[in-house]
Parts: sequence; structure tokens; C-alpha cells
Amino acid sequence: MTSWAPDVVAVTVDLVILTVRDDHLVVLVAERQWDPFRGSLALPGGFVEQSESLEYAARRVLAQKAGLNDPGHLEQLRTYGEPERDSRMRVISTAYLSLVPQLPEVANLARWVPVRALGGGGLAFDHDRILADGVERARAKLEYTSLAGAFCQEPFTLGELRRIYETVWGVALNVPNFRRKVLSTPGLVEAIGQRTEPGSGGRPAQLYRRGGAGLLHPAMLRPESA
Amino acid sequence: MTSWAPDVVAVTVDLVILTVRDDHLVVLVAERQWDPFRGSLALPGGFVEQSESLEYAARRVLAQKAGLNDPGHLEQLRTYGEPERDSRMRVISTAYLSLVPQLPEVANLARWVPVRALGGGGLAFDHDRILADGVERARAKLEYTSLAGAFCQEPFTLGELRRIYETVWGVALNVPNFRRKVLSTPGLVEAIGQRTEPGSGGRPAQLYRRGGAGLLHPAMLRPESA
DNA sequence: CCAAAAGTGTTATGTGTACACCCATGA
DNA sequence: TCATGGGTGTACACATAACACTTTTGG
Repeated sequence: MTSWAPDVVAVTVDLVILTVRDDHLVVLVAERQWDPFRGSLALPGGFVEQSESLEYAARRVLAQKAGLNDPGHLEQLRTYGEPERDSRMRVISTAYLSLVPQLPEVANLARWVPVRALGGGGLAFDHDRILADGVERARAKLEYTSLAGAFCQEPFTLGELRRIYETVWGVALNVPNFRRKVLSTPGLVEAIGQRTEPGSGGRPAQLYRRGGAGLLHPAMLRPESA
Repeated sequence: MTSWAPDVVAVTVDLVILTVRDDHLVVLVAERQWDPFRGSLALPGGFVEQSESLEYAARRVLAQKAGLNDPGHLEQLRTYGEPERDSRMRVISTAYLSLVPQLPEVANLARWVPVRALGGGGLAFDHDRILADGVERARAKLEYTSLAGAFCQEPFTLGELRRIYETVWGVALNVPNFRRKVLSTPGLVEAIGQRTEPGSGGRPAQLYRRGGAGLLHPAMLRPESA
């Protein structure tokens, strides 16, 4: 046994937190207070502490920087480790993807920005790439999982659920066929036996909550994507 | 600016290297020479050096420990960062998944072991979990990508390609339907206009090479999995 | 009355699946 | 002639896509 020791690096977590507001897919970003990239927008993130797991660190950042104590959905996205991605030191970052319902208000210095407004550029570090990966993951998983429900506040109508798909995918879906597809997929949604209060024109809709199924068989296919 | 400094941890890469040999899905493992887990089997891995990217580190380990200089396929799998996963120090590990053709021989101290022989237990650290994640990723990606070709040495027959799917998925596929499915998927395979030499009974088969397509539309569905 | 959103019915089209059958080779 | 693997044809079940139509609300 020698006195050799491995190189050490700093490890962070960065969060892609998505929700749908006013028919726009929006992401939570914060303005950086210090260099590098002072004044630029960046994804919420933080260093991983010695005795916490990566997921625990992600939940801590979610609570501290976004005020979210119960993320509807949280999954690991990918790890980014290019040597020059942070000019200060060697930092590798494990990104997490969180999908939350519309409810959260702007927290601290963070705010919601439409993904399309960022247009693939403008975030600090390699966060444009991380955001793009997160959005693509979310789009893909709507197809074969029940993840769209994570964007909805319960109870929800099938119209609200459909607008989630349409917003995230950026396409229009056929209304009657969407309804049949959702209802014929076991465990995707469960009717709670109530209707919306009439109030804004149109027939009151039945209300649903998320079902127990995680994976969809067969998948909900998106039309040739936009 | 204060003198605060982030916690630092060691970062490693671990590799799940899969291939198909004799109709078995096998993984490359090495016997550990030092504690902890001395004598146990573990996935090939190594520390990430200061100035190399994670993927570069994975390629270096692939070359050094497995003698593979041109992996057919290499992708990031997931990052594992539980605080107690390595008793010596805080180590987080980014796992990579590599799929290679049958050709490679056993290298150095590493050897091929059927995944089913490990039976979900027996590897050092949390490598059972990493292996399970890698196998599940490979199984899933056969469905919607052209990844099965990465297991084949070119040129290959449709029968060989079919046995890849059957071995990885652990199911039997309908022979005529598999053929039509593969040939009707644009860019999956390309005929090279030659046949196998007759020699072992049965009609000589046409030979193919991998096509340019990465994603399959529509997907190759696996029967209810085994 | 019309507009808007929910919800139902029907039909064409395409894809997956099952199975019968033929072809080319070795033993 | 049989066994083995390659390769073709065909019919049925099922899912999607397109569109016409009805229901229930507000203006």
C-alpha cells in the first residue's frame, strides 16, 4: 500500500425545475450574484456536502432555493464533468430534473422563465445544455410514462392534462382521441366522480386524479414533433 | 469573497461492458486485488484525473482494463453518490455503459461472466445495482434504437441480429415478423449483397451491415418481458 | 341564437401477431 | 428424405387518425 491519493474535485447538483404556466413550459432560474457569470441566469444548484447523498442534496437545493418541499417528481438527469466547465476549479455537476404543478410562486431570487424565451442560449456555465437535456427528457417521458400528471394540480380535467401534453410537445392533439387514449390506459387517471363548477363557458368537465400506473402501454405517441 | 471552500470528494468511473457470447448476455468483471472487497468481483473502474472529462476517463479505463480501444457504443449511465458506498472515503462514481461485439478476448485480470450467473448479487460495492441499471438500459434501448447492431460484428445475418434481441430480452421472437420489421425500418440495416458461405446446414443467409439510423420509428416492441 | 369546451360514434388505415408455406443447404 | 435455418404470403386483432355529431354551459 502506498501513500497515493486520488485527485479530488468539487461536486455540485444543478436542478432543471419545470412547470407549465399559461400554456408555456417554464423553468426556474436565478440571477447569479457572484462571478463567474455574475448577472447571468443560471439553474438553481449547490455544492454536495460530505455526508449527504446526491438526491438529498438535490432536495435540499429544491427546498432552499425554490421553496419546494414536496417536489411532485424528481429524477437524476445526467452528470456533466468537462474539465473547463467552471473556471474556478474542477467541478462536476449531477443534474436533476424536477416537474412540479403550477402552484409554486417565485421564491427568493429565482423566477420562472419560458424555455422558448431562452432560445438555447443565455444561461451561465453549460446550463443551456443541461436545460436542453432536461426538456428533452421530459418530452420523451411524457410518451411512455404517466409523468404529465406531475404538472397538474389535483384534481384536474382531461382538458388540462391535454394542454400539458400540447404545451410540452408544442403540438396540437385531437381532443376526442386524446380522451379515449387516456381513459383506456389502465391506471393513468382515476375519476373522482365530481365535475368542475360551471363558470367560463363550455360544458363542465369531469375531474380526475393521478392513477397508480407509472409506465404506459401502449405509449402516447406525439405527432411528428415541432 | 470569503475563504470558504467546498467539500471535495473523489470521483470515479465504473463501466458496465456488455456483449453476447454463446447466446448469453455477459459482462466484463475483474477480481479485486485489494481491500475493501478483496477477492470479490467488481466492474472495471478508475479514478477520474484532474484534467480529463468523465467520458475520456471511461475510454481510458476501457482501454487499460479491458483492452478495448474502439468501443462500439459508449454512453453515460447514471451517477451513484450514496455517502457510504465506499468505506475508504467519499467517492461518487459515474457509470458508463458500453456495448461491444463478441470479438474481444479476456483482457488482463478481467473476464466475461453471464449476467444471469451473478443473479443480482455478488459484486463489490453497489456494483450489483449499477449492473442492473446498465442491463435494464440496454434492454430498453434495444426497443427504440438501433443499438442491437453494436453487439454484432459486421457483416451479420438477420438471424444473428435476432438472437441478440432474444438473448438480451430473454424471449423468443417470431422469425418472419422480425425479418419484416427490421427490413421495413429505414436505416436500421443495409444489405451488402452477399451471402454466408454454406457450411452448417440451412439456407445461406443474406449479409447486412449497420444502417445510419439511430432511433427506430416505430419501436421494436418486446413481448411481455421475461 | 352562437361560441366554447366536453363528450360519443364511426370509419379508414396502419401495425403487430400468428401461422401456413416455400427455398436452399447438410447429413 | 429429413432437419435446419432463411425467406414469403396472408388473414385477423388492435390501435391510431380523421371527422361528424351531440351535450352542456355562458353570452
